[in-house]
Amino acid sequence: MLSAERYAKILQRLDEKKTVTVTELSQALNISESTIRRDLTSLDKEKKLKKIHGGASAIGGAYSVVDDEVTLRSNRFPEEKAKIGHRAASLIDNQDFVYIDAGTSTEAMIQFIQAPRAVFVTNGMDIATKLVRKGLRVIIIGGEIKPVTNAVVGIEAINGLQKYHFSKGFFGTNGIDYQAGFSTPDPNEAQVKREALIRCQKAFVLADPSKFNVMTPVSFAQLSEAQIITSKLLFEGYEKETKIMEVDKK
Amino acid sequence: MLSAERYAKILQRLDEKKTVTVTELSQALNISESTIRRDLTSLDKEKKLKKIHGGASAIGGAYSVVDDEVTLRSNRFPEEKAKIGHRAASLIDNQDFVYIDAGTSTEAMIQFIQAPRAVFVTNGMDIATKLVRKGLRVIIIGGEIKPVTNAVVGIEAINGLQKYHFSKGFFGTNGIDYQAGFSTPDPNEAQVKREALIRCQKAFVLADPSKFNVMTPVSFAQLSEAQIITSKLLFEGYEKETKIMEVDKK
DNA sequence: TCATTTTTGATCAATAATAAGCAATGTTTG
DNA sequence: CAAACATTGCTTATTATTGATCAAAAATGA
Repeated sequence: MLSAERYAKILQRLDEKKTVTVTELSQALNISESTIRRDLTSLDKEKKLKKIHGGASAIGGAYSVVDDEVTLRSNRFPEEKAKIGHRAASLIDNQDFVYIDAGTSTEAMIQFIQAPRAVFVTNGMDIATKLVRKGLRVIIIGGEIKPVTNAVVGIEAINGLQKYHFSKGFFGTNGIDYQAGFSTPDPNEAQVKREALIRCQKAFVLADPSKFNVMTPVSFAQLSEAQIITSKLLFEGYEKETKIMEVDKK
Repeated sequence: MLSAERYAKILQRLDEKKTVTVTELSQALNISESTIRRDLTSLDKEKKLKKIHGGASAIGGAYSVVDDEVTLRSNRFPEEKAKIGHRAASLIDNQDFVYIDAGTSTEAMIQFIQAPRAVFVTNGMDIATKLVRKGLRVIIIGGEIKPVTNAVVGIEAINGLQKYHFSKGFFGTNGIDYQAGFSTPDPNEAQVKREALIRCQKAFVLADPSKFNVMTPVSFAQLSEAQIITSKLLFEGYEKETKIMEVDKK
């Protein structure tokens, strides 16, 4: 196995798990511990990771700073989000021109994306950064950055979206409700979501079960306008309005 | 088989697989390993790939360990950059509408910015993130993200810039030269720089002393179009062409 | 604290990969 | 057309990488 391959695999593992052990890597890659240690030493020298006794830990930098903020928000139902993200990511293939909405639900998709030739558009700074780090082609929507979420919103973002036509789009939401449809608290964000959503041939909303039967101030789409990807459907009736994928089912 | 043909096939393979072995290429292209090695050596010299023991790895992309360019570059003259950045940041006040070009020189400004009411526009993802974290109002230019530098470049970025008129703009450069003026290696980046620069009432170029008397492929401005902020002016004559601030002076 | 266990880095032999030299073949140029 | 030049593949001496071994260092826990 080429050294670069090993480096990549080590870093990828580290990116997902934040720490790795020498033993674990040695077994996972079928490589002697000596070599793993040498690799870790090299990567440490290149500041790609921090070597610690027994293994290595992911390094700080802008990346982890971003992650701290995100971690706070995304710690609600992380396993749910990962499962939902995995399913959502599996829908993307190399021919797609994909919109990914800012947010932690959609962010959970990224690690699972397996379509190196797809092109991505997003209004999420963190999402854009992660996609780029994965080696994918990424276009960021221009406009003012909303502090807490690092999402690009506002009139410029909306204008910037108008030229695009996405084959698939993935969205987060704060509430799903029979009457209100999909909704979020921030009018600016809602507008951007709507503008992007109507430009998608297929739109998917990623939502953990806590989002159902919740209404927030501004609607950005009706239920029929997007399919829902969730882990487990706890309430009845939604499946009459739109297609729902339950990850836990079956 | 023509060498250019082989180069193309090798690079294509690399683009898809991120790493290739000499053996694999030799078999796939029906070419001796010697020739493959020679090809890899050439392509490595042209920075099209990174030669490693046993094969080659793609530059940039996911977990490539080849992006030392940026890491190394930002570590070059960090004190110089900080001093220059400090001086540059002191020029910004609350009334300003500021453009900050992507790059490590300009990134060094951010920590010193003392104008909470100024509004910032940038094409640098990392710069945007840092500015937001400082609590400032930030607008990101939309467009495709260039992997290694995380800068937004391309036609969309240029279009996105056209509506703005900045009171001040801060730029990085790869070379400063009497004839070539300010220049950088990447044509796309140069275009974006130029488009932004001509929209600034006052434009400043941040440059450590190593940048002087250096010419790189694409010019984005003449010396007279921007003031230079540097730590110590080692060459004479430049002060006739434009205003120069020397941080170390006095 | 000290003894036990785990991890580490250095060393080494085996293996794999490389660069350099060289002859044969193919390609330009006058 | 022939001479000069470049490219290719083969051989070989040199070099780099690997995994195993083991003493030293670090972590663990009583």
